[in-house]
Amino acid sequence: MRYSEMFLPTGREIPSDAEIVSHWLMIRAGMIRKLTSGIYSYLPLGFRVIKKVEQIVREEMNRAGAQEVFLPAVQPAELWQESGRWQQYGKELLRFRDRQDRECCLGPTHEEVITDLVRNDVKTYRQLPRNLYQIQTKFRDEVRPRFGIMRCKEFSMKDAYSFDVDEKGAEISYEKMFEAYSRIFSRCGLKFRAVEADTGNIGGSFSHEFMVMADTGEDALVFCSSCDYAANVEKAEVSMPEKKAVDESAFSPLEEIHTPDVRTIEEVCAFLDVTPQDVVKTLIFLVDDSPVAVLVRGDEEINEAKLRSYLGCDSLELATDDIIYEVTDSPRGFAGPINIKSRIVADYSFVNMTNCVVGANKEDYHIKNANIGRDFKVTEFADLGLIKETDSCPRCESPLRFARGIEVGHVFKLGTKYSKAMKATYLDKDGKEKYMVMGCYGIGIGRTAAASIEQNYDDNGIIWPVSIAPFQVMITPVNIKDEALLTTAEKLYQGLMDKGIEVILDDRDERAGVKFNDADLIGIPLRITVGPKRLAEGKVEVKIRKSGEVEILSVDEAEKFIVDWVQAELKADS
RNA sequence: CGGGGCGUAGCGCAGCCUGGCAGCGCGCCUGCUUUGGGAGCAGGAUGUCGCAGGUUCAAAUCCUGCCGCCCCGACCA
Repeated sequence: MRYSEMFLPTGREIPSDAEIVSHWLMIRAGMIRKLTSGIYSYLPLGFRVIKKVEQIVREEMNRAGAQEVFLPAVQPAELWQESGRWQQYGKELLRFRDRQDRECCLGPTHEEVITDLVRNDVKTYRQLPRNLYQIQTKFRDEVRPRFGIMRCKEFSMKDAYSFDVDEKGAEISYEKMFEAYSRIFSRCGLKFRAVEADTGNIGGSFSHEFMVMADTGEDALVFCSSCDYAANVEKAEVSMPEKKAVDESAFSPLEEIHTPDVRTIEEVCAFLDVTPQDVVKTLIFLVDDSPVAVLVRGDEEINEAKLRSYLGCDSLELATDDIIYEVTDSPRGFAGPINIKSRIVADYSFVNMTNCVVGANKEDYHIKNANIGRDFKVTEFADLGLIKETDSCPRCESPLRFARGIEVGHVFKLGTKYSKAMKATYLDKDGKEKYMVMGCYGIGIGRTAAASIEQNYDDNGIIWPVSIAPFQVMITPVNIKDEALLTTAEKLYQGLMDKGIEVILDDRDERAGVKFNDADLIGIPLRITVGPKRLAEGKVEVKIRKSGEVEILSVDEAEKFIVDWVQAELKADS
């Protein structure tokens, strides 16, 4: 490719709304442009990177035995009603009607479509297992898109779906995908870790997220310092604290206190001169249409993902004021466990609390010295909070470490969630009808590219790993009006292309400094500088972007050096 | 959805408070010089001042409504 012919608008200045490095560099490097909030165009340079990532994904999926398909982006409501997600998915699912007034949606993920496809054409255990994947545009109507293509509404995703005869088979499919994902992200030159994760909207029993380590990541991760436990903090288990023996003689008498207009934990603490650790926070949730009171120590937060999975519910939201009134006979701010008219679930943080402050279920009143057993009963204790620095590893009790990461891939064991809802069955050897056991596996293509930038850049710009670089080499004749330089550059250009190297020739009539800066900015791994001083000795310079090392070589040596270097780099990551 | 900010040339911004010629830097075009880390000089082009309405002799500027974008939170994978 000749730079002079390429649509590659690089820039010195960038829109001030770019918050993270990858976003600002992708804009400056002429890779992407925003059309509207959360929706981006890829320019030629950006699209070359996307295609590189896709190609690695294809090769590894195919190697793992998956087959590529291409499913529709527009999907009928009926399928989503069948799985139950038409109701459940919420506003993130972009819905619309076609001219026949039929309800449709733009696919945010494709479990319904693939399950429909497979149930119609797979009838016997002889046709299983199968793993089908596609690379396709997904649409999720994000509440707040941000960070460029990192969290956007329209994005390209690789999604794969496995169908097995039983759990054992599904486990093997899952492991194959886990292995393939590890290879994919290694080949993309990323430092990553797989962590246990919540299954969220997709559902299923178990999942791992592949996290690219980066301080700008949206996810908080926790790792054990000695065993290999690693989890998203949303999922990370907190061990049940040891229950201390209850000494009823230490219970102080109940005390009802007039606390006018004192509602929040901070207000209660200030008013009663206690710490948040002394106060019980009572949150009323509406869980599949019935209220549930959740107790947590005042300094802790409820992790809704954990609560959702503990309760095994379809819908979960904080209760409205009417519901709170029904359950507590009082307005918001005075709920407590004593005589509350709902099911009670308590977080582990509550286990050893004594003489605590609770709402009185009476407007403008709180109660001091409330004690479990004497004043109210709690039968359900669960892990509903967020893991903290002071907690220890749930597997081995060792100290924990925290880090941030970018979720680039997610693998799920779905079980029979979709096959049951949508009746995807097969006949086994004994002629018995059984549900297929499914798994699903996603990779954010654009996000993977952006994550690579978050890990590989310097003050001058992007530093692509060779495997996903838009070009492997850039040739920079320092002055194209000097015929000898241009001739040599052209010769190298042809020679390298003949050897299968991806080359961009900077044949623009620009000063050397401009060309060097653009080469660094767009992050091409190798740059050949063709300049008058070296050429007088028959030599050119090859500069390695990531290390800054320079080799002075003849044209033939340079070609060989480059071919070898590129091969070695590609091998190193695979 | 709540809170905050912004919207003026392709990009980054000033001007708005206190109404009165539409500005600056970068980029772009032409010419000359220059040519190994974002060149210099000279000349030039480019605006629905987000949209609509109102106040006024006069609105980028004041008022009202709407739209868009960004940040924080809520929500959501």
